[in-house]
Amino acid sequence: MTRKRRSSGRATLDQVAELASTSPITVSRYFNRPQHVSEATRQRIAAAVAELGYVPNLAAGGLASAQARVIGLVLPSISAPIYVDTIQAFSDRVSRYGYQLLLASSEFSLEKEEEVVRAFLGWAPAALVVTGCQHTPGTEQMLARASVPVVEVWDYRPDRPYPQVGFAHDEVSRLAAAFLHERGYRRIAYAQTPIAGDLWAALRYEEFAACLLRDYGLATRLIEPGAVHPIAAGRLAIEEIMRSGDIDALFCANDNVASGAVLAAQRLGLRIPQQCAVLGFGDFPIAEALFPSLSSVRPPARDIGEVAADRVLEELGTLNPDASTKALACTLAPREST
Amino acid sequence: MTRKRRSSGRATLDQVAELASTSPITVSRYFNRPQHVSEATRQRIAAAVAELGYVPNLAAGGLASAQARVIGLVLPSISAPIYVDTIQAFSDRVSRYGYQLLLASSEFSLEKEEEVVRAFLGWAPAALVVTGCQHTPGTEQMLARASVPVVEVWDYRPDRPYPQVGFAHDEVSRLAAAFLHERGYRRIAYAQTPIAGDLWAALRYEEFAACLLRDYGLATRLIEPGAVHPIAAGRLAIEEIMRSGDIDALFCANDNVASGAVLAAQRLGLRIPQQCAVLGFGDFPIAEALFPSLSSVRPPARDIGEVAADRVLEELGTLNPDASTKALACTLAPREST
DNA sequence: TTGTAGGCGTTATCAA
DNA sequence: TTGATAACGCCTACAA
Repeated sequence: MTRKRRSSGRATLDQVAELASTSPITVSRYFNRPQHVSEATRQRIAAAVAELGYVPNLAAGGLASAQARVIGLVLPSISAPIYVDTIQAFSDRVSRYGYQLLLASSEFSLEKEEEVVRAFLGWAPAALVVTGCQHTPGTEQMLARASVPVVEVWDYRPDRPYPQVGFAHDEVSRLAAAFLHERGYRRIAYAQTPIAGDLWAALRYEEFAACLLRDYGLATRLIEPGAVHPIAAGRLAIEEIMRSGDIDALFCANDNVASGAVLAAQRLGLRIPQQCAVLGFGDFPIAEALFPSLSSVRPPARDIGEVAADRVLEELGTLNPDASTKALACTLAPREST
Repeated sequence: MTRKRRSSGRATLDQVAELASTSPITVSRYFNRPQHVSEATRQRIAAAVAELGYVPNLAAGGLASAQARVIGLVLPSISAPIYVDTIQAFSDRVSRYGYQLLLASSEFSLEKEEEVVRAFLGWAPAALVVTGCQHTPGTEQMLARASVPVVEVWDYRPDRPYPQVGFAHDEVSRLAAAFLHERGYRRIAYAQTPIAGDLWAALRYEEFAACLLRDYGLATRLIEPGAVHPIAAGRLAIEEIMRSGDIDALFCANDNVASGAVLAAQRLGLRIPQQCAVLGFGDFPIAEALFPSLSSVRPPARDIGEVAADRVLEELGTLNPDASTKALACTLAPREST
């Protein structure tokens, strides 16, 4: 068999067609609209496909149809527990409609996000889902010119050109502030995450402090443990609280920080919540298991994945528009630590 | 401007070439071998690219060159802490050589793995990295016929046709058994993970029990908490141990299970390690923070990612062969829980 | 239900 | 250093 110089060595539609004694286009139909192929032909094709181990070349297919059935999803981190449900829900939903998921992490960096968006656009995806409303000018330009549907997730702001599926992060802070105040805590601190690119955590702090001052007349102490692991940051926060002795509640940037705080408190003999309450953000699986169990603000992670998938499918014409664009809601899961 | 019906609406090489008053092939060179393009031409092209917001279509490029610069990586889970370092290291390394990472999770299911491998092969990747040596016959056939380099990670067995980058899971069990025995524990249990597809955990149990019996004359109690979250499984294991009262050390399928055990012990008043030692597998970030801190067997997660990337790049001719194919080593991180 | 012709956006090849 | 030409593998449009 003489193989052409540039070929990849894989079976092609033509080879399948030849083996099945039919034409390439019929084999193409066999994959895309099997109903339009007669039963007898179908069986011959199926046999040929199996014999050759044929796998359709999606790049060629996408190129020819100017419509690759892939959707890019860019999140700040693919391993952080907080995004796992979103990925799962989104993936489940779009794959049901025949779309594949291209997944990438921006590592909490807007520059890295730009890289990743460029890489994704190179694959001519059917749609692109990015995280949040803050991007580099380069990213903004690419998104604007991409001529594919774009959806922004995990945030909700009024002034954006793209559909948004998320919640208002300042609402989280008001929820947390009201909750802690209502429980009687008055000397409150916020433990920042050491992840420099977590802009939302910074935003949550600002609104948390503003809200406590505006609505309850309370000052907020900011604890910034510097660049260490989030769990270690929680420990450092507890150490600082024990040193100063004037804090009775700690709101943490996320549940990793909060877990570190709870565990360190235990190790160092600070009683939670009697001496200091701890409230987290994210409601990670560990929250419930901790001792004492961790109270946390739970973001609608799974809903974000599902609704974002629906929005995308609507934009692609696969689903009928629902048009109920509104912010999703966070809830508070009170447990032993407050 | 009359746009052809089938075009995707994005800027193309031709448009860039026209705007830069040159030919498409020169623009192609500008991206792939800039040295072969004169400075003046380069500047004109750069301006045109910027003006049009041109992003190269990688699918078309891959099709034309029969070599997409993508590498597929399939892991059992992309969110499990245990694989995070591998992903990171692998991604860093291959992206340095201009390869993109296509990431997917098999969800600990061989069937799902087959799906994912098929999807990846559809993109004509330059190489494929899969997890472990166990695959469905369908997957095996695809891999064999893919005519792209295949590397298997996170396991190490002698009889496979592909390069392997990992460690022997039975070695983990011998390490754990020797460690616990040496510390004087004699009534030992193994807490299974509730993840049905985690075949390695089952393998580790078998060799653990075999080794304890063969080398130390000890029976092993298997605790199987059924289908719940791993952390809850750890709690159930502790409850069973407290009920029976005849176990002095617990080896867990992974650190999630072990964390659940440590936290539950604390809540229920079982002193660790005095009344029962706990040993985990994976050395997740939480291990060090727990109270008492968790002893764990640490797999070479980061090394696996790096070495796998090197193997792949060698197979692709990008890196000179090193040929030092041998198993990587796990180490034991002893902490307070044993 | 099946087939023909042509094109999707890029790169390899060869020539200038 | 630059360019013309012909693939790459598949799908749309149209015809039979």
